[in-house]
Formats: sequence, structure tokens, C-alpha cells
Amino acid sequence: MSAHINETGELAGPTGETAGGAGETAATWRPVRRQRAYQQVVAQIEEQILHGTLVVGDRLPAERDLAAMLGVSRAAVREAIRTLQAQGVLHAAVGVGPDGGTTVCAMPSQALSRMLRLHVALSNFPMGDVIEARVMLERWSARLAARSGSEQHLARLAGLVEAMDAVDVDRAEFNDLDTEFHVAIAEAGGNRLVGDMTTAIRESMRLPILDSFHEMPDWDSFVDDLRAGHRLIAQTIGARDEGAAADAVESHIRFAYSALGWRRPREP
Amino acid sequence: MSAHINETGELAGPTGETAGGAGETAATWRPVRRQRAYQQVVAQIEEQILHGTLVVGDRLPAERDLAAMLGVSRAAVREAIRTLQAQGVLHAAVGVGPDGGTTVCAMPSQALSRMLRLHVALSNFPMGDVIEARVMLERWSARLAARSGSEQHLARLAGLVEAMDAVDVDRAEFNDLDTEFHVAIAEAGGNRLVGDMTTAIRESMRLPILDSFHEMPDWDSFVDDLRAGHRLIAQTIGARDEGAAADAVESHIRFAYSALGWRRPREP
DNA sequence: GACCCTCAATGGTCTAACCATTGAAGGTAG
DNA sequence: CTACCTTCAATGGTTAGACCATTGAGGGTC
Repeated sequence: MSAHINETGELAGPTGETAGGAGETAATWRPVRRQRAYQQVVAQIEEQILHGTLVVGDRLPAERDLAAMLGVSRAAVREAIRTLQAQGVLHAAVGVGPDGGTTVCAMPSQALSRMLRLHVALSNFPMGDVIEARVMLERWSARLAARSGSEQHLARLAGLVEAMDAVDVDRAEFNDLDTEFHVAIAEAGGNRLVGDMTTAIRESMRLPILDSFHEMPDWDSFVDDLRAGHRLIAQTIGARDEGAAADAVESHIRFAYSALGWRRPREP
Repeated sequence: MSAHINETGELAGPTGETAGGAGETAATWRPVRRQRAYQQVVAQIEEQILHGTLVVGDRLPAERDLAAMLGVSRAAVREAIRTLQAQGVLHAAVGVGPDGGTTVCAMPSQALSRMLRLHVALSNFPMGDVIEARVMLERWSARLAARSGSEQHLARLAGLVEAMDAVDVDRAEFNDLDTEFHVAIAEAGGNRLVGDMTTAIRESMRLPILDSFHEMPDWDSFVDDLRAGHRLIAQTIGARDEGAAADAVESHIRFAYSALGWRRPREP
């Protein structure tokens, strides 16, 4: 499994070959790309995780100790920790005790959301692609939710529909509840990966959608349409009608984006 | 847009309120969570990206300059850069010239793959969920590829099928070609987000799959079945038959995982 | 014109120190 | 004995300053 060391972005290679020694006898030469110190630290932590030696909840050695153990500076260890932290794999907290120190965690959806938001902003993912992906994911989640969602999940969906029906919710509140609703569908589906991807996409668009909400000229009628869509989704899922639920979700999403002024270049 | 500062993992708040000043007159107090220095740097860079001030290809100021501009140490800047780097948004290279320095890039699929691999290893995503997600994504990609894949994409698929038919490919080589094939389907589909998610999932399982390949008792007949699956997929996509392509992909994926001994708890 | 040396800019790394936060240990008043 | 408080050690957060390694541009030499 030592090949894993190669997969942190740069290629690997033995270090410390800068000084050319005299008297080489070997005839084979391979260009060695230097492996950064912090990348080696990342690689070692990743290896522990991939081997199952480190599992969720485990604590890493203190930064100073880890640095001494690996023979690198504390700064290198910290940069490695930042890398894994950005991937939702580590959690760092100051202080002693069970909550202190650096621990292994698993917060993929948060990390995914932040990532996705940036890449959408970089126009790496055209809005049309994001919309289509969202339709695909939420159709799937809706089917799953209708098939195997627990009563608690269904009750939560109904509760969120109720909450959004309240007359005094402002646009920001509605946006938050709407986000929660779609996340709840994904959770009801039970597929964690699909759920986290769905959450990431919806979360990554929370702010852009809120901006569009505020520019909405005919907010009242628009939000009524959204409410009707949510009600239909909750009903069809509650009725365990997979096909109807999927269709309801799709038309709801397409309606929303279209009303918000975002176009879709392709529709599979 | 200043709200963005809150979304780097920890909550925001004005800094430097540790020393309690005397003579407060305000009656409202909100518990302030201290924003780490490196998180503020991340937040500022993210803000530039979300505003479109920083686009792909742009160069950030040198670490020393950025540190001076933001009033933090160079270490804080470096940790921030590591965070964005892990998300596939920044690229750091030493040296002067056009390629040197820290630049904005967009490599989401690599970052996604590394992330996914770790979270799968952490059992955060059960294998069954990953398989179902892969079926969903590749069905979608196959439909898109059949509908709108260019002739070049179709030729590439056919070429990969040929390459995998060669008798002398060993298991590692076959695995790499198989990965390439499925990535090529995703690319032919044209949806970048779906394509990158597909790539990430297949890449994240490259090594586990290779391990299973090596443990495969009846490799020859197994790989022949895989080849037949690939051929059928390429044919149906080439024939622009969306439904058949999606079904071919699904049965191919399910067959492979089932033969590899991975079970699927749910199948939507 | 081709080659080579020098140098400046940049990220990479290390050391060493100090700050801030947290909770446990132990002491003290009631 | 209980409740509160003080102290302290462990840990991550932050800084400053120095030096190394890599890269390419500029200028000098043959």
C-alpha cells in the first residue's frame, strides 16, 4: 500500500538526493520529484485511515509529539492537519480532555459544500450542470424516501412544510427551511453519499438563492408556488408513490430555478 | 456578502475582545467565537473568489506580501493556502516566472477523489451506498453520452474497449483502462459536475478494486464478462440508444461488484 | 549566436518562543 | 461532605526570523 504516498497531488520520491555523490555505478536513473514534508505527513495519516488503524473518534498525537515522531517541524504537521481538516476528516480543538486535541471525524457534507461553492463560483461547474445534477440526485432521493423513509422522516418533512406555510416567515427564513426540507428528503432516502452530495449542492447555493429571493419581484405568488410544490412532494412521498415523488421533486426544482431566472442548457 | 466569513467551519466574530474593557454601556452581549487567523485568511480569499475578483489563472500575492497585507504571520497564510489547496482551488509552485507562485486553479475531481477515498475508508459511506450512487451517476452519464456525445468521445470509448481486449494486459493495466473507460463515459456526457463526481467515485475505488482483482480466482472468465459489458456499453452509446446504454451500464456495474464480492443492501 | 553564470523572487522548512483555551487536580471555605 | 475556587499542565494557535531549494530572467563571456 506504499503506493498511496503518491496520491496527495505531487509525485513521490526519496528525499535528500540533492547532493550529487561521486562514484555511481547504477545505470538507471529516474527523475525524482521531491515529496514535500507536509505531504509526507498527509500521506502517513491517510495511510493510517485507509488501513483502518485510525477510525472516527481516534485522537492523533499532539502536534509537537507527531512532529518529533515523524522528524519534521511542527509547522509541517500543522499544514498537513489543515489539509485533512479541509477534507472533513480531522477536527482540531484546543485544550485538554476528551474534546481537546486533534481527532478523526467525518464531516463530508460540510467539506463538500464549501468545495462545491467555490468551484461553482469559479465557473468550473456551469449552473445548468449543477441544476441537472441536483435533479438527478433529488429524484433518486425522493424515490428512496418514498420507498423506505421511516415514519419519523416523513413526519419531519410534513413539519417543515407546515413551518414554511407560516405567514410570517421572511425570505431568509424561508430559504433556510427550504434548504432543510431538501436535506431532509435526502436523509429520508437513507443513502449517505447521495444525501451528502444533495446537501452539498443545496448548501452551496443557499446564498446565491437567497440573493435571488431578494430580487424576486412577485415574491408572494412565487413562494406560494414553492409551498404547493413542497406539499405535493411530502404527500407523494408519504403515499409511498415513488414515481410521483420523483416527478414532483423534478418539476419543483425546475420551476424554482426557472422562476429565479437561471436557465438550463441541457435537460437529460 | 460579508456573511461568507462564517462558513469556513467555525463561527465568526470580531477578534481582539479578550481583554474586558471597563465602562460598557451597551446592554446586548453576544457570545463571540474567536475566528482563527488562518480562517480569516481563507475567508478573504474565498470572498474574492465568490465575488469573481479572483478567477482561474490569477496569481495571489507572494506569501510574505499577503501576510503583511493581512496583518498575520506567514504561517497563517500558508495554512490558509493549504486549506484551499486541499479543495482543489489553489496551486502553489516555487520559483519565479509565470508558473511560479500561488495561483488560482480548478481541479475539483482530484480533490473530490481524495476526499471520497478517505470517507469511504472511514465507513462513513457504506459500500452499498457508494455502489448505488455510482449506478445512478453512470446511468445518467450514459444517457447523456448516448444523446449528445461527440464522435471523438465515441471513438475514444471504442479505442479503450480495443485496448482492454488485448490479451497481454495485466490486472493493474486493465484496472487503469477500466477506470479510464468509465471516466470517458462521464466526460462524453458533458455534465462537468456529474462527470467529476463519477470520476471521483471510480478513482476512489481504484486501489480497493485492484486488490480484489488480484484475489479473483477465475480471472480469465471474469475479465471476459467485463469486456463484453464494455463492448455492449460502447455499442449502445454509439447507437444513440439512451435506454439501452443506461441499462447496460447498470448491469455492468452491478455484475462487477457482485463478482468482486461486494454486496448491495439497497437497490432503488 | 550559443552557452553559462549570477541573482532575485518564491515557496518550503525549521527553530524557538509565547499566547489562549480547556479541563482536571487539589485545596479551601462552608 | 459538599461546593466553590485556584492552580496547573496539556494542547492547539500564532508569531518572528532565519535559512534552504527551485525557477527563470538578465547579463556576461566565448
